[in-house]
Amino acid sequence: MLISDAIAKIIEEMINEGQGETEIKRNDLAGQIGCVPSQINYVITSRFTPERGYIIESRRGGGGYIKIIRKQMHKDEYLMHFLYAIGDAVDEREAVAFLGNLADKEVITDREYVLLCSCVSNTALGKVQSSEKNEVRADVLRHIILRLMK
Amino acid sequence: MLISDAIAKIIEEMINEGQGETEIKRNDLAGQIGCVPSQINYVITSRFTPERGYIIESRRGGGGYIKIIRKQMHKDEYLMHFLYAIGDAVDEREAVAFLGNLADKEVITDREYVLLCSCVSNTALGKVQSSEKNEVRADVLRHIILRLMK
DNA sequence: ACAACAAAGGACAAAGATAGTCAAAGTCAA
DNA sequence: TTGACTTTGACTATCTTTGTCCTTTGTTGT
Repeated sequence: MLISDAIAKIIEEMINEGQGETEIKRNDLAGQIGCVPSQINYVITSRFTPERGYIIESRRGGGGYIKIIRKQMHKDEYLMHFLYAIGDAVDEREAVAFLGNLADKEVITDREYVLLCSCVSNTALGKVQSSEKNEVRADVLRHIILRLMK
Repeated sequence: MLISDAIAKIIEEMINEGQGETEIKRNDLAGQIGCVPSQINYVITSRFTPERGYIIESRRGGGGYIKIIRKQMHKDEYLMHFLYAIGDAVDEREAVAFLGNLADKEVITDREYVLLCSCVSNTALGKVQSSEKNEVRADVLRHIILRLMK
């Protein structure tokens, strides 16, 4: 079996034991498993992605950690629908439409709607290279939806 | 637990007991806790920052002290304060601290806090060129604040 | 008053402890 | 063979801990 799959399995078990979230020490885990520390990053970025419903938090330095949180995917069909509907790239008009839909269905409040619209507006993302702007917007929307699924 | 976190917790309790402010003797506190005095400075500069709404005053010499005051401002003052405080670039930690402060002061709800945090997270902005990531984040924060001021 | 000394706190740098990034090299299946 | 995925490791970034030296302020003896 691939080392990466073994690591993923270990992390999954830890998440299960921890009721949907776990905190690891990268170097310790790598030591136990017998791999280089950066392989932990590889496993996380290739398997515990936002697209698959995971949120990652981390800190460096003394007392550093990596926290992996799994969102319950079964919870809200409507959000799942959106999650899958978001493609690689979303322009401002589509993003506003997405968010407007969420507001119409009362998944978000009107206030949240205007705040989030301003987060994904062309002016807010003005400094992002134009070729990447729509991809960044798609990523941001995915993060929003994952958070709403919590 | 990290020593720095323990120190921060102690100081927070002292601030709560003191109705929003407290005065510490650096050497005494360090002695009680069992750390070097300069670690108190480290905790203050890393956790009780202006971005998080604290003001620090101090005096050296005999009878010296460090005073930590938790600012309480009204909504508009806060927003203006933040608008000016946001520089050209803001890293993820600073952004979370900013938003956390808005949540603490009930300028935004807890739910808005987590949603907005996810909008400015490093992973959500993952595709932004890293040299520009913090500038984009600053722009997004400014947009959020301008929205809140309307 | 003044000089010397004592009693704080401040600044900063070095070392330690973690995690992140990125690119080169390896593997394997289509 | 090629292209996607995996494995490694060197280098980088960030956060914490500790210590040394510096500056400011208070006190005391003359």
